[in-house]
Amino acid sequence: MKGPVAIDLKPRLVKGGERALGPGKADLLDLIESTGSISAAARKLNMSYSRAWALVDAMNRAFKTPLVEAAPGGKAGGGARVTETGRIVVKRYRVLQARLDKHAAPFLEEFAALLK
Amino acid sequence: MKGPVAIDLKPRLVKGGERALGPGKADLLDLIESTGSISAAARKLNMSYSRAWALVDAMNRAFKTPLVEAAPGGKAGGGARVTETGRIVVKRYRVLQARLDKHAAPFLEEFAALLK
DNA sequence: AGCCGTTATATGGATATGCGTATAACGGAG
DNA sequence: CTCCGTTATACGCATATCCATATAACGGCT
Repeated sequence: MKGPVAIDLKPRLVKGGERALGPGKADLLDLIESTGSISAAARKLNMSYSRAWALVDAMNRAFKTPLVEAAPGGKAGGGARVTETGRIVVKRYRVLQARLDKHAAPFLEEFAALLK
Repeated sequence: MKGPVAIDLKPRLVKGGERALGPGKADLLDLIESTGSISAAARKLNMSYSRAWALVDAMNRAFKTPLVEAAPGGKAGGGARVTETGRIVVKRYRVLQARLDKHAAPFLEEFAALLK
């Protein structure tokens, strides 16, 4: 009789109280890279463009080198690309996520046995 | 230069969408154990009693065995005690926290070098 | 020049979260 | 039997968060 049990790990990189990187921003970066635009990525995430833009802005302000470069106008109305730094940051964040998940797994089983 | 940088790890045990255990609940359990009451623990955490009680209730509903047993009335007006299961759960949660922190540390340094 | 989809930005409103407050019940102590 | 501090619970309000919407600027295409 136990529902879905999980250990929710959402590692967030924070700099001076500001959230520089987290699971939502990492997903957004992946989709910006594959779609080539902030708005297309936002649509795929069922996220408002204004929120997506705010996340991109927060990342770019937090890091020395911007993770996303965007420009309006042009053949497709504009677009955005993930920089080399952005790709590296996402890749390392995914490794961190995987590593933490791996180490949390045994605890999950342990706790699950105690839950209803 | 760079403000305080950290990787925020708040492992949350979730059961069917409900949050069964997290950093706040763990701290609350510790203080209930040392103070012997929910309200005293809430005061030390600058938390409203109603919130503290809601957290305790959520924990007790999520686990097979209650983590806190409380009763009104009595010499001190009432009180609460952490059960053996509760003590075990907190202890293991602390171990989980420490382990995750340890594995996240190298990533923290790595990311910090890229932040403003 | 006009069209188009995107970037960039501001603003008001819905929704959730947590708090303060109020109230009742409880049971040992004086 | 009254007093006291706590447990247990409900309700309205403040606050934060997020979203939908609106608007302007941009630049390659046709």
